[in-house]
Amino acid sequence: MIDIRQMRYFVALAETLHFGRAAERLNLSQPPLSRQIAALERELGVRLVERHSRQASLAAAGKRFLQDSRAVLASFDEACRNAKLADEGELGELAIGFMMHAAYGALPGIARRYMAAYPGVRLSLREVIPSLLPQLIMTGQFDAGITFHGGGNPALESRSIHRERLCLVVPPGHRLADRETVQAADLEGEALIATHADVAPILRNVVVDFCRAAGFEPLVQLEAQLQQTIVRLVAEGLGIALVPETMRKIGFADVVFRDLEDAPVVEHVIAWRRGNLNPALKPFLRTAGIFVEE
Amino acid sequence: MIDIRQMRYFVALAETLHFGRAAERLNLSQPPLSRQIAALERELGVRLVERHSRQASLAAAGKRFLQDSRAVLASFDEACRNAKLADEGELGELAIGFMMHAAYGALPGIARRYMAAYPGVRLSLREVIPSLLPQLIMTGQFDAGITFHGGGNPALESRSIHRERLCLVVPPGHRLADRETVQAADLEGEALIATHADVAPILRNVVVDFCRAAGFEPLVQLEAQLQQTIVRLVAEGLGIALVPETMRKIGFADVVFRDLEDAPVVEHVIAWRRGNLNPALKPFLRTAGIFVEE
DNA sequence: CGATCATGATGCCGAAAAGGTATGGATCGC
DNA sequence: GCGATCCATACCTTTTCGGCATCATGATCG
Repeated sequence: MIDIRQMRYFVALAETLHFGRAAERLNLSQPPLSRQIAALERELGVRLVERHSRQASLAAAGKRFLQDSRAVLASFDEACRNAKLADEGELGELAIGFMMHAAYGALPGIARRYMAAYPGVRLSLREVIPSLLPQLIMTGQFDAGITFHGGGNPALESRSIHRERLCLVVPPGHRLADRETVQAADLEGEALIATHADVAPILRNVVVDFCRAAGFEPLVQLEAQLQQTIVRLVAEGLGIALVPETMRKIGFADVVFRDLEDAPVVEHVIAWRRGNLNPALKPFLRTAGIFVEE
Repeated sequence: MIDIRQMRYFVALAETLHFGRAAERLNLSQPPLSRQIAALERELGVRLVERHSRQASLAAAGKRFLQDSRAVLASFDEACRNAKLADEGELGELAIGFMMHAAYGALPGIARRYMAAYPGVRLSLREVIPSLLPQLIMTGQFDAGITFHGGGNPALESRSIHRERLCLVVPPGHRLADRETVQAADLEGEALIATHADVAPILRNVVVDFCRAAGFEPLVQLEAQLQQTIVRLVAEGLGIALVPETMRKIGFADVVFRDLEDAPVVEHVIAWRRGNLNPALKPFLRTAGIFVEE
């Protein structure tokens, strides 16, 4: 069977047109080279080299084979290098899922730095609903995800990368709209608009717990998936809400944001499946400031 | 050293994810396959396959290496096939030189048929002055050429592919313009415009010999390289000329073409260097209806 | 024109590598 | 816990490869 070594021998020969010198370049003595070239020609069924007494020359088939061989050898060597690079996380694909809030938090910086440091990795970023993330990471659709503090799945490892306070959002003219700061107790009796528990349970629970700690059960009559929707509904006068401070940056009209005393805090975490074998994951975590040793 | 065989083994393994079945597909027993894969991984310095008790799976580096290996193997096999094809004249390059007259003769048909039959050969066609062709064929710049009957070079082989009569071209109103046919003797005393002997000696000689056979020496006062130029000068009234009949097809204004009795004939030949090793040459000659056995 | 040199091919031997058979060790399912 | 499955390892045989010595051939030079 023809062999990559014979190709290398042939290229050396074609470039020197001299069996002795080619053999020398290959750290080989001349007879094995002669034999390998002869074997190559026999196996191809084609004469590649014309032997003259003074020097060799390439037949037409040899010229063609030289071209092709150079290309094959280059891609062969590159394949070997690429395997190493892929193993080191320098080459490959990395799928990251993130909840919308992350786009206002740590995600952009991490993604920018990672892409600059690992240009060989095709980074795929996809926004998903927070509650879906753990499952998608477990099934391998994402190598990692940015969501609110992990879903308690033991196979998922997670590290905090960002902390965010909640703030109050009310329509203009609301009785709390002019207060410098608001306490939990001030919310009693107000109609709250909150995230649906199926979408972002953490966020929902933080709000509920905040109220309970002040001694009352919150009145949630209206639920929405997206924080933007919640703010919009507040603007329409359908209630008030506690939302992450990132909402403040977006610049909504017809609402007023107010700080909360001892405001509840939600954490953004990067979560990944323990035992994920994608070599590109660890460098990504490092870029996010997370150093796992194991 | 890593080897194309190990790549084939790896691809088989990656496609079955089972050492036993992969070995079977390779007509091999399982232990050598295990060893070769292990050797491959050791030489690459990378783990490609994760061995689990029930089945194997590919590591990230393995996935990448599988992709790359498929591409390498395909180009490797193609290189081997191409060598054979190049040797058979199905693949390569063929440089043909031709004089302008050939473009009105056999060349278009031959080129068309050849390109259709040998799409893998890059056919390069270049017009050159007839007198230069033999030299350019000898030095290898052309594999073959179409010119007037060969320059007498013993290393050049040539075969006729086309015969062409000369005809008379005169300005309208010339004393010979109305004659049904013209004889050589009628040309005596006329100012002839002829090809320069350095450009197309054969053509020039045919004209001169035609006159000498009729017993007079032609009066050549004006010489031009191209037949088109000659016809144009005839139209301008500067003389008359004998030109190949192809000129008739072009449709010049202000000239009249007349048949000659016992018209001189020039031959178009394909010429090539005996011993030209381009495998694409013989099929080209066959396409031109020339069968060399040697 | 013959001796010499250069170059590639061939014969032979030892070393390295590859494949085959038998077997071991780990894991999974019953 | 036992058999079955699957890959790794050990050991042997066969094949292949490379090195050395030598040969054949054609070019070069005195």
